[in-house]
Amino acid sequence: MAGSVLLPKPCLMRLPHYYRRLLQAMHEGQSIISSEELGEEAGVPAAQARKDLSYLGEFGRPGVGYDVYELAAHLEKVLGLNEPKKAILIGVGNLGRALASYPGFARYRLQIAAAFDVDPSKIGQRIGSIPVLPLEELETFIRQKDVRMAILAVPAPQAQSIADRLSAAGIRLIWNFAPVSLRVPEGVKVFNEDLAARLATLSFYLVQHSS
Amino acid sequence: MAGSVLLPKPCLMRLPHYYRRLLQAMHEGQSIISSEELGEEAGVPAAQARKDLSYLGEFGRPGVGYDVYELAAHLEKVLGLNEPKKAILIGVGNLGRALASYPGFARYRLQIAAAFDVDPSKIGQRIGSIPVLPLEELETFIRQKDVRMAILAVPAPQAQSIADRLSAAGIRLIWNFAPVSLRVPEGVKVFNEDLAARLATLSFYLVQHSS
DNA sequence: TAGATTGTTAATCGATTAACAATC
DNA sequence: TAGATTGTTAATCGATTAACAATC
Repeated sequence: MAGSVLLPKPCLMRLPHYYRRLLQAMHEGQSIISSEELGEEAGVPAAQARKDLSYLGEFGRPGVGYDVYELAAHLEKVLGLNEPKKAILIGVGNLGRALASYPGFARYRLQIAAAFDVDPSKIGQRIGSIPVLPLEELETFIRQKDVRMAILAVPAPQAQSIADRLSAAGIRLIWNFAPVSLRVPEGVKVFNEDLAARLATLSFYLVQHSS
Repeated sequence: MAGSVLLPKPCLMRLPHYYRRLLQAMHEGQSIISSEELGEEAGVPAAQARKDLSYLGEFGRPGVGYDVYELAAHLEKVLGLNEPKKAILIGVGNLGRALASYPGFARYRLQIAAAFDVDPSKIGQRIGSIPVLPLEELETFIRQKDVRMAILAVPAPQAQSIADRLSAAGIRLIWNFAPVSLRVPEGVKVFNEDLAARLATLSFYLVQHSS
């Protein structure tokens, strides 16, 4: 294992926000930052920010604050933001296309090596520099390029069968945008970005607060 | 207030998954379902599913299970899935376009009344049936159509100033896809769909489990 | 030194889970 | 009746927050 830092999940979710605040501080030429300022960005009290950062080691100086560059560098290391991360994209619909060209991804060194689709009219196209390959080549590609991560943006009915193929071919992490719960074997991690489910919870708040 | 059901947030997040399982049950002609089956879909134990549902009232029959149709109907009501939900979309880039044509939204009765952009070449276009209007007309449109919800899919640097305008014009709920923390006045709720931040946490797991 | 801010402990809060009487 | 499954209580677990000695 690389760096066996074990973090509470809510803490991990906040680290990118602290990091973003650090980038802003750098941009503004600020070299020291307080837990108060970091917490504000993540929407938590200063004590929470300090506790979160304390999981990573001791970086702050009492009475002073945190060194912006030092902390940013450490967060980059812990989150692996500087490591190139190879991934493939499955499903070149509207959402798949949008993800393939999402500018935020390259900044964190996500490299989408190829996209896959069943539609013959899409095969051979390029989205930016990403080639669209036929779904039949999925397994070969994964094995040859040793890809560990897949972004799944196919329609719900196809998602499970593709997830099966991905798992069997050696994918360890599936970022799933299809509105379904996937079953995957031990050792494969699924992260769901379920926009339909999210909409349903938004709906609750909308209806709740209306008249 | 409409239906003042107060729910723990994690519970609310699971309700759409229970609902989805109920739809599947209907599709398969199953008329009774157990907390075990519902929990499985959401990835939680049966006891959790029962506890979640108990916040909504008593729907199950001991020794039998839950009536699929009755429970589905109640979840629809609580989540407001049958209420039409008017929204506007701001930002007609790749992601905005994908959201405008996302098929899962219409199913939960989200109606995107209009999209807005600054780019003159986009104005006057239609995405499906959704017209693209100039950003100048934002406030007028919101007030005239009494829109409460906005989907924000503009580049990060523009997000805060648009959020200010949305809040001032009467928007109560912002579904924010820009990778920034928005500051909004009391009474406006923001839900973040921060793909860049999410990628950073995925990155953590990838690096963690590699070699 | 006086003022500021950290790292950490202990108290609080809230969600999850196990267990079981009540019910079909 | 015997077997199944609910609704709910109580125990457990984990995260958040307050408070403060230690440090600059």
